[in-house]
Amino acid sequence: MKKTRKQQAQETKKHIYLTAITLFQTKGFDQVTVDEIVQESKSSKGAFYGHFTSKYDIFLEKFKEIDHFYEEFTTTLPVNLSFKEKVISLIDAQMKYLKDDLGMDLMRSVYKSGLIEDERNFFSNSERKLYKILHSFIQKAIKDGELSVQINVQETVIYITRCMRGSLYDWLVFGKDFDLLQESKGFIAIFLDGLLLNKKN
Amino acid sequence: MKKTRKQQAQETKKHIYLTAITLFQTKGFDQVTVDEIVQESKSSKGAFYGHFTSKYDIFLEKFKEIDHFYEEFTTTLPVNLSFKEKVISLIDAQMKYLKDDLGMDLMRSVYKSGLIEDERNFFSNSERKLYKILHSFIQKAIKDGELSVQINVQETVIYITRCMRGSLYDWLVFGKDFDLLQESKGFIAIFLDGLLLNKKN
DNA sequence: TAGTTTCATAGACTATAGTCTGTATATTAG
DNA sequence: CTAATATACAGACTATAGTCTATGAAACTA
Repeated sequence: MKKTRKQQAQETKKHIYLTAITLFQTKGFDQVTVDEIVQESKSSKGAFYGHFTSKYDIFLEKFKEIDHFYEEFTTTLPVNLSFKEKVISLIDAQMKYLKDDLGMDLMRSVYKSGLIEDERNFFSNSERKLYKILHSFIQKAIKDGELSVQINVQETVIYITRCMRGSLYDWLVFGKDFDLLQESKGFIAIFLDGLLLNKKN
Repeated sequence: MKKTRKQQAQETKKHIYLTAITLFQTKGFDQVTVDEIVQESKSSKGAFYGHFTSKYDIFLEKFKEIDHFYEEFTTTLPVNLSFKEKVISLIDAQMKYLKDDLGMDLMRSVYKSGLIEDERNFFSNSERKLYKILHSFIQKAIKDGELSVQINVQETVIYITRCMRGSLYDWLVFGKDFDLLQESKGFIAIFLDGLLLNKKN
């Protein structure tokens, strides 16, 4: 069966993608050059930039796999947990995943790309699923009386994810001695205490 | 009076520095090239990299001016405030300063540079003064019984600064519609509620 | 003072992300 | 079927941060 041009293009894209991801995982994002990816995949700059808008772009694609993680997380989460327990186990699982499966180097690139102006960064796209999960946690907590009805759900989602981003940023800045799991759990625990306090007001 | 070599070098450094800062403020950090700085200041790459280790470096220098801000802040802060009030007014003043005096563009560069591996970034140096201020706030709060004696001071300092970094990072990512002052105050307020809660345990 | 060393600077060079242009082939139109 | 068009790709080219080497003058030494 003859391949159409589109099929061929898709194959090229996938081939470049897989080559790049492999190289990233072997040598670390910053150690891999576009020339190297192009050479290794026996393609060209033209092909590379035809399919991806930047070197960041290629693993933001990869990064979207995090949605699988969230998917799995929601299906395996026990039902009878309190709001605080749920958020903490989300953070626990997420940080483990980011640290062990994606790694510091890739995460550093994600956080760098977030700072590049007018880059369509993943924080404004791919975190949607995370936002949805937290949204549902919060709404359930309000219904169950764990959180005040006066709480602003959207804002609270941002705050909680900010705790995550803050801990992750610190991990990337302070390096290996920084215990990401410990730090993020300790931090969010205090924040949640503050949040839950509001139900009494 | 004849200039010594060292004096001459210092003048060159200062001249490059001032030229660069002016350019940064006019065009924004990322829009200024090293070549341009060198050309404008009528010096050379050699001179530039002799005095500064990188383009980031040159304004991390500038960034150290933030110490003046902290200095001034501590001298003008009213004495009879509660712990929470003190931290919130610190954050309020600091965010105003960062937003209005340093600007988003420069801050973005600071946060980027924090993510560059083995770069001697300002978070591990220049924030010392901020850490000290918070340290003293916390210790006073413990002495006054506002905070539990069991609290880990060092850790709490990191947590509070993490709230700042988190809010700032979000500001840089989400852009102009993000109200830095509002957001950081709302966020820290909840965190501090959680922190203060601990005194009862 | 004459020779030697150090150091600030100049600017050519390198590394690398990203752009631009040309081309060959697939696809479409008549 | 032939001509026109679109597009996937190749690779030369550009922009820019940072390195390396050479040089001349200042500072030191004897």
